[in-house]
Amino acid sequence: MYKIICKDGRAKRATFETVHGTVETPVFMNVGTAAAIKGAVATTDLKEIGCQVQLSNTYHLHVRPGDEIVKKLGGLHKFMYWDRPILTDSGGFQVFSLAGLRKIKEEGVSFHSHVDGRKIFMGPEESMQIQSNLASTIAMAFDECIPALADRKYVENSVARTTRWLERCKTEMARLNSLDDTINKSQMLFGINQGAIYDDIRIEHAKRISEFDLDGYAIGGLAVGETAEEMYHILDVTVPHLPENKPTYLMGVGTPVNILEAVDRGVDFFDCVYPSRNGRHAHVYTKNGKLNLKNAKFELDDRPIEEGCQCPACKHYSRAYIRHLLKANEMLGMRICVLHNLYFYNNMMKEIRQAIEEGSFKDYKKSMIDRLTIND
RNA sequence: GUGGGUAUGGCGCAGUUGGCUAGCGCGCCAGAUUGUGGCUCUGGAGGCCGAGGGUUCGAGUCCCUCUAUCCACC
Repeated sequence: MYKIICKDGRAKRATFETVHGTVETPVFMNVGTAAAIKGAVATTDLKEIGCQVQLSNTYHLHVRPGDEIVKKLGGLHKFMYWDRPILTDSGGFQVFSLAGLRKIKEEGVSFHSHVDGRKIFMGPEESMQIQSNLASTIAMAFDECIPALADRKYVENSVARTTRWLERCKTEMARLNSLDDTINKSQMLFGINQGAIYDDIRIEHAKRISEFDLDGYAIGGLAVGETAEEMYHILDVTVPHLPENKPTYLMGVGTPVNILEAVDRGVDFFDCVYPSRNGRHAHVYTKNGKLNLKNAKFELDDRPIEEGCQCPACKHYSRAYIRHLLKANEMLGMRICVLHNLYFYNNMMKEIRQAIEEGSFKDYKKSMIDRLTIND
């Protein structure tokens, strides 16, 4: 159940109830593709970080260890020791990112495993079955993520197929939720809007999928090659055509600035690999811009990553020490950076929620963007 | 002491019958990365080729001397 507490412009402060607890939105979901946040971050760390929802991936868990195995072990929550909400991505993005080894047909997509090369077929039913086995809180519909520069004809056909796939997803999900041996019989389903950067296709598709009465609606296929301005424009025209009484999720986005802009356009849910991937690559976020801790200028820098930051890294470690760990390829270096970045993202979301409640979101957004882009 | 080998950017090496504007890997210095293959990619800095002399139009490549270092034998 999604409940709006208050609005500030188009920015929404809401709660989303699930069988695994209530989510306070706007929220950033931490990406743990293979049932783990890369960078040696444990689920026990995530509570300290302020993480509400963890994201995992259907495709990756299907190829390894196998969703049947996760099911036999009691589902993802028990498997990775996490009792809060989990959202599983459907595998649709892998169809896009593993392009070259794929074949898309009406029934679904066949492509090759990146682990052992074997051929895998995944369609709406397979994706729902896998996600049901994983027993996540929220399952994502199986869609095709279209490159931003795809031509109009291709986009029209693809989006029409994604709609047909959504219908099959909904039917299959209802069937699975009614089975006796299903672990999470209350599994929710989010649909995904597509349409590349064609306003009319986006709007038509948004209206069309809104008729399905799903638990939430995502906007996919953004941040895949178009400019930030184009992305904001698509949000401007699309979000108003999605149900206001359901959460809106912008998939795979983005930078702190992207998130501030999207919240301002009514988006509730986000996920992105940036905090973890950038952390592994020594890029850390601060309110005064991003730092690359591998840079030589930090060799003797005794300060924490960010003064006053309450994350587990900043309480104890200096930039110089972290730089040393990163240069020496010590796992701890990555771990510290990832922890800091996840804290930064989750903390920013917390401040965003406060600002909306206080009716000061516009001011907060402006001051944040001014500072965040100092180094850009 | 004798015989043999080796000396090329921070480290490890390529450099063919002399034609180089001297390359490569790692490292170093930076930059990319948006529903994650701890990956990958893109730039950049850095060498009078151990020292001295000779042959030649031309030497990192050939010759001589020296120095350093390694191996074997005394």
